[in-house]
Amino acid sequence: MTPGGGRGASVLPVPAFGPVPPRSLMSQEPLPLAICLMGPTASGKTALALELHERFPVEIVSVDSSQVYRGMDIGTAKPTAAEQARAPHRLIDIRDPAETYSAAEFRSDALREMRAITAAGRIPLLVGGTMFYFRALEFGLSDLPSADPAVRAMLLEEARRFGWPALHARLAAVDPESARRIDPHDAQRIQRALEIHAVTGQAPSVVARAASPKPAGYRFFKIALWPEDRAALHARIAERFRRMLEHGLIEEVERLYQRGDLDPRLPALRTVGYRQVWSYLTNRVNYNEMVEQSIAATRQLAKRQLTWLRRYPDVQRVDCSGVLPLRAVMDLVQRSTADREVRV
RNA sequence: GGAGGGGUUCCCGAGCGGUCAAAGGGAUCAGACUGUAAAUCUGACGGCUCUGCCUUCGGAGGUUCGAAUCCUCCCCCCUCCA
Repeated sequence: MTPGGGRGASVLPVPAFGPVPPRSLMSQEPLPLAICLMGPTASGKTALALELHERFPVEIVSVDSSQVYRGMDIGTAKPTAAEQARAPHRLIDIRDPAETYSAAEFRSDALREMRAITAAGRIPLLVGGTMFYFRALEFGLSDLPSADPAVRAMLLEEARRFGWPALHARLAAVDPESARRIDPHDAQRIQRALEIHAVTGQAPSVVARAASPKPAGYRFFKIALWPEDRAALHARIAERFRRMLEHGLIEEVERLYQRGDLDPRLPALRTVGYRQVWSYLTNRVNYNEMVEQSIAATRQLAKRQLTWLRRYPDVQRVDCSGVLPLRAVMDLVQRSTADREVRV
């Protein structure tokens, strides 16, 4: 095991994607199975999940940081009411757009749902594109303090007056290790690190190391819809966004806008599509710019998701460039359940 | 027909004799990622046999030691006057 310190060393006490800890050390019981259906936006995850739900004893848990918000349906490509009636999706519509959600909350929510599903004798099918949530779920998070709105507001004010590089310098004074890792322009991470310091009085890197993540207690079988043909994915993204507009995306965002209590800086409204339509509604961009920027933002999102996926361990890739790869995915799911009783 | 303005690397757009493969932005590609993650940030971005060479700034000539930058003609585009 390499001790931290090299360039790009992970903050995690263990390599982020290190080998899974000795599977249930002494336990005789094999870990229960959970199937992950991962993939970039517009790769066909939802359609596939619905099919799988009809063919296997699986129950769907959404792994999507945007679909948690109520009233944000069209733009997040949330399964429709009809689709949800066909196959219930857990962890959808659990927050108001004025609220926040987090990877840690997701992890505990997801584990709760998964245990309920397992207890009912079925298999959790985790479907989504929020790779950070998948990682938090499978590999855990350190026991760090949760977000503190008051502290964040203070830091924001400080940044407004002195600039983020100044806060980065302050971070360097209390925790050189974190400062080295975090870019002086990465406002979000500087804020978070200083928040941890403010709340705990300790260096973030130290706190993170002291409190190691706990295993999820599941055996994850991971399938990724992988667009071998990038151009085809891009075409699909553009087409899907145009369809969202036809289905009333602008009206949907307008309803959020009309509430009057929402701010474009809220996590919910920084979502791809919503952010751009909001700019359009407030006359910051014209219609064509809004469309072009939304589609580009979606492509960039897909690209980041693929970056996660490429280094995510033990993922089975299934090409999703053409028609829905139902057969291939079914075979994999079949295999994952067949392996169920096999002791390694 | 007359008077102006303009054509720059995928796009927008600066440059206006050398320090220019050409600012800046966008797009794209690659990467990072511990409670905002559909977020935030970083790098690359004409080609190559890569401490140098080759091709590029509408086209063709010309001036100059040297041109994206100056001159001539030509081809497009825009505005205004007819």
